[in-house]
Amino acid sequence: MKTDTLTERPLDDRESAILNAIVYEYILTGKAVGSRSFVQKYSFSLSPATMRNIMFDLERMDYLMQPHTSSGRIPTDKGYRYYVDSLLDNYHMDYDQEKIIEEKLIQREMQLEKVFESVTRMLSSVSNYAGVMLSPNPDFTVVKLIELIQIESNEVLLIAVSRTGLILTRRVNLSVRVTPDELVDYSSFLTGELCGYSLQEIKGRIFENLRLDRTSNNRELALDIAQLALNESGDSSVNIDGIENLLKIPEMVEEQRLHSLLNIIEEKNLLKNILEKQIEKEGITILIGEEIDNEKVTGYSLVASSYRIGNKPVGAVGVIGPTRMDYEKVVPLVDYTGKAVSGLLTRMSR
Amino acid sequence: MKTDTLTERPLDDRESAILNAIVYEYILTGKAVGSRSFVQKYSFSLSPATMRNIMFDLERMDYLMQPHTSSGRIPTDKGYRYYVDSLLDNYHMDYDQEKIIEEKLIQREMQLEKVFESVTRMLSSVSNYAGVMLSPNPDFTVVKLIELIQIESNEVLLIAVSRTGLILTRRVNLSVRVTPDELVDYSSFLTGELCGYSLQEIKGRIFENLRLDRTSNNRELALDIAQLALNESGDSSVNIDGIENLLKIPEMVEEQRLHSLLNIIEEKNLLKNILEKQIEKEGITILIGEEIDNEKVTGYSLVASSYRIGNKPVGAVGVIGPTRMDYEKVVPLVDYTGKAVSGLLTRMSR
DNA sequence: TATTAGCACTCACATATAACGAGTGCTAAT
DNA sequence: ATTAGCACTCGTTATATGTGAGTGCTAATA
Repeated sequence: MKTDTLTERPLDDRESAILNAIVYEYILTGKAVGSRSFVQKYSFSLSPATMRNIMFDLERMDYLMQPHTSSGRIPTDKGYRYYVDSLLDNYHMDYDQEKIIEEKLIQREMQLEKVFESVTRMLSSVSNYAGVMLSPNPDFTVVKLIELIQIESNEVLLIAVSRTGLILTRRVNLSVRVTPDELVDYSSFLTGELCGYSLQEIKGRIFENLRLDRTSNNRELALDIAQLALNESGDSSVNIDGIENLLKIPEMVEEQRLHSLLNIIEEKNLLKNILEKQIEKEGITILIGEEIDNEKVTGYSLVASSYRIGNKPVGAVGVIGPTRMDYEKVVPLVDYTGKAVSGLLTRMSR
Repeated sequence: MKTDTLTERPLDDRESAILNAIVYEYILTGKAVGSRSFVQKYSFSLSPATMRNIMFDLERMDYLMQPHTSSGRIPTDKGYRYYVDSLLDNYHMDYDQEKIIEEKLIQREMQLEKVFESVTRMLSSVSNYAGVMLSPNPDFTVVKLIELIQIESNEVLLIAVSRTGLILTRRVNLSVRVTPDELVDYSSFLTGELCGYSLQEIKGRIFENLRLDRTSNNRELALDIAQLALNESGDSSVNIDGIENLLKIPEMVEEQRLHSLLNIIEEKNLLKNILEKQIEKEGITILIGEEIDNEKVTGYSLVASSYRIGNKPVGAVGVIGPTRMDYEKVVPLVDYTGKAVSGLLTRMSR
């Protein structure tokens, strides 16, 4: 017997290979992996007994666990993590898949609102799990035009059109009266000053520059209105598609996981928060099981990628599935999708 | 033994009372109702044997069924239907419940968008099933103001503000150029002509009257734009809340029903179509099991009521639960909610 | 004629038992 | 360090067995 205890140590080559093979096997079959059959199937030149010793070590180091005494091993979150990290640079996108994605995305390029739907639908149908997409945070959209309209004696509607064609409307209550002429003036003033900036930048700029600027003479009210309207941070929305895929996975139809699933669907904010954290990160993020740091979600993994408009990361796409997910297939899918969406939206915002 | 066959005949008083009691008991307990215990519990002065004969008759007439030979009876859809119709005028809303509804609704009266959320949330929390609400069909909203804005050399944005404060925006592509001055003129022209009419009326009126009217001289383009923008019928949306309640019901956690549930959640159009049919109907509608005429939904009932703005029915609220639903409680809840929402929206649209 | 008692029968459900098989941990030999 | 061997574990499957609440049917009863 090995003398190592629970102390952390790097795995040696053989352990590493075996761990990865076990995770692979488990993802493939969904059954706990036992020493005897495993050694045979993968033609290790090892006896089952040795395999057991190694498995025992891996269990002690928390890469594997046993559902019950005397059953085979299944990966822990940490085991999946190790597997996923090992594969990291070896993911391969096959050409067929790439073509399918391209086809499903291109067709309705023109309508921004439809893009979200078709992306999630594509992700779910290709992955056979659930596809998710976080729409661009309006904070990052670049303003092209601002217009004020009086809709009530004491209420003004601010309309902001973004380069991507997104339209934001916000109602603002006023305490003073304004004339239509003034509103027309304000509108062109605001458009002139704010055009080309993102909402995020505007929120800063309005305060810091314009208030001081003498050219904005007598337009304090315009600034007040814009500030009131734009300050409440716009909300990006989350799309999900393909939940029925998750129900098809037998291990998912089970008390706790079912509730997790419902929580994901009903409380969109939950998913939104998780995805928003991904926006900032470069490249692909994989969250496995408990790594999705939310007590309402158990037993799921998320593979996500941010996407950009120009150089600015503004949203995220991803796939949600069981921890026992086919990462090897899903990771390149999400990666490629992120890039495709970036391209799509960047083109649209010209 | 009775000599009646499957021929339809009205139930006599005793049969009627017994059928209703059986349904009541089944809704209460969820267990198949057997003759012996049932006779005891409800103190019928009947022997179990007689009860069995009656049950047999009721089964032949398709009001009851047996899950398996030699088990008690459970209601068929037709049985529930009979029960629900029998109760029809005896529903009673208790005062406490009324107060709870009032409280949960009043608080955020001011923001239209939030109303939908809080209504569905209230419905689900009071009923312990899922609450649904179909937002008012934009076709029925009354226009207060129309404004055109140029957002691209060949693209105009039409903004319609409704009395309820709903804001509709539509992009329209143009083949000809318009000047800003013309747009201003068009805007006030359209507002003047269309203000006070519903979109539905406008769709007719634009064609029939204005085109002929000489006063609309030179404003054909304005009409073209409005027509293009408003013609594509706006889509009302569906809100659901409280699906987790349905998962708490043990009989719901089962292959087929789970899939039905997922279909309801993911394919919002499905629910939308069902609810849209309710708008026209006066008062409460109850759809039981197969009466929800959609092959993707099995084992659910819907209790729905339309609501109005002024005198015009524009949307619907409802509760979705198992066929074995506590109709006695849910029906008055939905009924009252429909009226409360009508009042709320009517007040808002003044 | 409608009701009831009686009885044989059904069937879901619970419980016990046994055999099976894939797996384990541990020990001792290699 | 590896392996063979062995006793043991435990989920799974199959079988039998009893129980209880239920039924349908028949014949007697009011």
